[in-house]
Amino acid sequence: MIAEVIVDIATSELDRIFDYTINSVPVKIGSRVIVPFGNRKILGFVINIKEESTLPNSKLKPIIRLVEDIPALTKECLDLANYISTKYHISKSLTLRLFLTAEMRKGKVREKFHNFISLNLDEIAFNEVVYSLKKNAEKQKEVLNYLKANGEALQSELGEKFSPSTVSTLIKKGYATVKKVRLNRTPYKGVLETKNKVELTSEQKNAIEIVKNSSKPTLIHGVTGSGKTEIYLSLIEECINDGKTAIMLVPEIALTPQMFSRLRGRFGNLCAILHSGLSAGEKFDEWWRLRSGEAKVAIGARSAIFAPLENIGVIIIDEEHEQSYESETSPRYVTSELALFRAKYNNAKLVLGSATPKIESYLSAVNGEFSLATLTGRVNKKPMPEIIIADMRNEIKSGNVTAFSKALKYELEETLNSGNQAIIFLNRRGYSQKIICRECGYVAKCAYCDVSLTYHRYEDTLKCHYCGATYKMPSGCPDCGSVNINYSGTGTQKVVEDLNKLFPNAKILRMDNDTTQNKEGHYKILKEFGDKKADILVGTQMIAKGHDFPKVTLVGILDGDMSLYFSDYRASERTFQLITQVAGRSGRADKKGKVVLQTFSPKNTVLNHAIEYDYNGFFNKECSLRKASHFPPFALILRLMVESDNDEKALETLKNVFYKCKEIRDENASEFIYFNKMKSPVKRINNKYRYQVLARIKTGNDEIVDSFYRVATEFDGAKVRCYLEVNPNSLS
DNA sequence: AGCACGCCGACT
DNA sequence: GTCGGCGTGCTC
Repeated sequence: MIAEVIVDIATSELDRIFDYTINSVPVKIGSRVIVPFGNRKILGFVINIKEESTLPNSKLKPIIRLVEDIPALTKECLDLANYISTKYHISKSLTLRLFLTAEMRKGKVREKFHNFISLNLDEIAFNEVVYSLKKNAEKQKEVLNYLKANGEALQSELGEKFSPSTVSTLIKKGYATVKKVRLNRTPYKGVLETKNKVELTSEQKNAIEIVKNSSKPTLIHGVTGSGKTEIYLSLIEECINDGKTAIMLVPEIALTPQMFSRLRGRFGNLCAILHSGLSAGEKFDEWWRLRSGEAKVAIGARSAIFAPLENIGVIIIDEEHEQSYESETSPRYVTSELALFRAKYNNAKLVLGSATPKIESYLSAVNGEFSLATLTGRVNKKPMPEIIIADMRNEIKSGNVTAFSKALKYELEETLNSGNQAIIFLNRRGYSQKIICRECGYVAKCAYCDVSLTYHRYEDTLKCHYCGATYKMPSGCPDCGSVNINYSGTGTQKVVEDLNKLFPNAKILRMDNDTTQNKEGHYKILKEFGDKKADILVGTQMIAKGHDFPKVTLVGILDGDMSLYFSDYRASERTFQLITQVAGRSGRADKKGKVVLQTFSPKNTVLNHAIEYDYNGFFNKECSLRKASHFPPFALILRLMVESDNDEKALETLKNVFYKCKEIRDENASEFIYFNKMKSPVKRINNKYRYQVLARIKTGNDEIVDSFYRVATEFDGAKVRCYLEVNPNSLS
């Protein structure tokens, strides 16, 4: 028999099938195997087994051994890998890697075992042995008596009580036996299991019925606090009762413990958590618990879509509008597309949930490609918080140049006086966004990227938010020596500083990328704030998501229109989502919430739709705009990137790439809305010069997309990187 | 990706 | 004379 093997090396030249003879190794489809390759031994995946090879037998080598007895990959995994590989033009080995934990690939993690020791002697033999033991073997007798009294004991405990060598002597003599028991390393042992099975509202019940009766994916559009999670839990519960499994995706690692505690409260050890924050051992064990069928619910960030589950009943994507569901580095994939594949494969339900669905998703619902369930009421029957607009133009006119409007200051005072908490949102970390010399106009820039540096006061450094490089803050302008430096663009650090001056008695916490570097950073800050150890939480994006703080009655949005002016067709959508999300943090429990939205454009329609919580109004407006201007979902953006640390080589490749793309364009001229080559908006990141071919084409032209992918693959090399992005989230 | 084979420069 | 530079080619 012959096994078709994909070798675990990610190069395009090796992205093909290699045949091996099987001999006596019990290989199955999906098995991981060690194979001879050239003069080394490497990992491979068996993707098929056949009778004969087209190659002469003399060319074939035998498989050396299996990595594990149970095939790590199921048939579905192989099919999905194949789908990803053809759809996104990614090498087979890279797609197969997605299904395993990184540590499994290196072969470093193993199962962890506990050794249980028990007596291997019956009553008579026991007495004989004890009698025959020499006088000086007192310890051995003690251990034997202990085992007789206690049945069995952990080897490690026994070794501590007596001595490890005594125990091993007894094992060697055959008086005691070792039983290996698989130990599961369980992550988040400390996370509380919240048990809360509540009576569902009629809207929730209705949503569940829609999901169950639909053969299409279902979009659940429910305002914040409408109880979407409870719907997810009910759907998962029904799956488990039917003997099926479930995948639950959440946008960010920071959210996983919260959702996980609710799942575990409901389903106990039947759920397993998958995410990069776990230790290698924990990841390995959780993975195998899913693979072996011991666990039936997988929860995690986007990569949990690769969970090794069989017989899936439901796949849930919570906060489906989140960007984090699209991977921004290779291998690039769209999670919902993979979810749809798995849902079809398993005949499972696919559920997308959001308070502010993606335009694409809602359009699918309107078109009838998705079913739609709408939740308009909040579970606690409370109205949505009132949003007050603060016109920052008037503030400046009246001489207020601080980052806080009069209205926000007033509301903050009220909140603090009544013993409640406030959240201040600003989507910009650091102290000031830019430092400019007032004398000569010098702007501090990163040595490796074409961007200006952000000043961080606490560390007194300049940081590059693209590559992470840090620089010492110069004492004067490096160009002219002037100490007259202008700090422009307020960041979270400066906000905290200003708030400290305004409210000296308030305890203020900051949460952004800088304060959450270590693994539990998010959790710690959120817990501290949740336990009311602080009065104000200042933060970026990450405070906007899913956290429930009952004592928060005020949310301040400092720069409500900042993201509106990004040259990105999704700017309006992002702004609407962000405002709705941040506003939802206010007044969750029995308290009425308020939101102060500061802006320089109070008449902007996006902001006004957000204030009215009018998703449909926003959707209709945005849809007609995108249709008229030919942007997704009514068009497709193709961005072919060319990157190299060598500027000339990058430019040369760009020319060749452009020439090839132009051929495609000329053959399909009527399908193109836009086509050009240019420098990328950020010309250099991490010392890589960046160029791009940018195209916008009509939808439904998969062949053109494929041709662009082929051009990218053709020119992609070690010195000059070349890759395609379809509808990229960021155009920097 | 790795590793071998292979063909030209500066060294004990 | 040899050690070693990294260019090209192959891996079932």
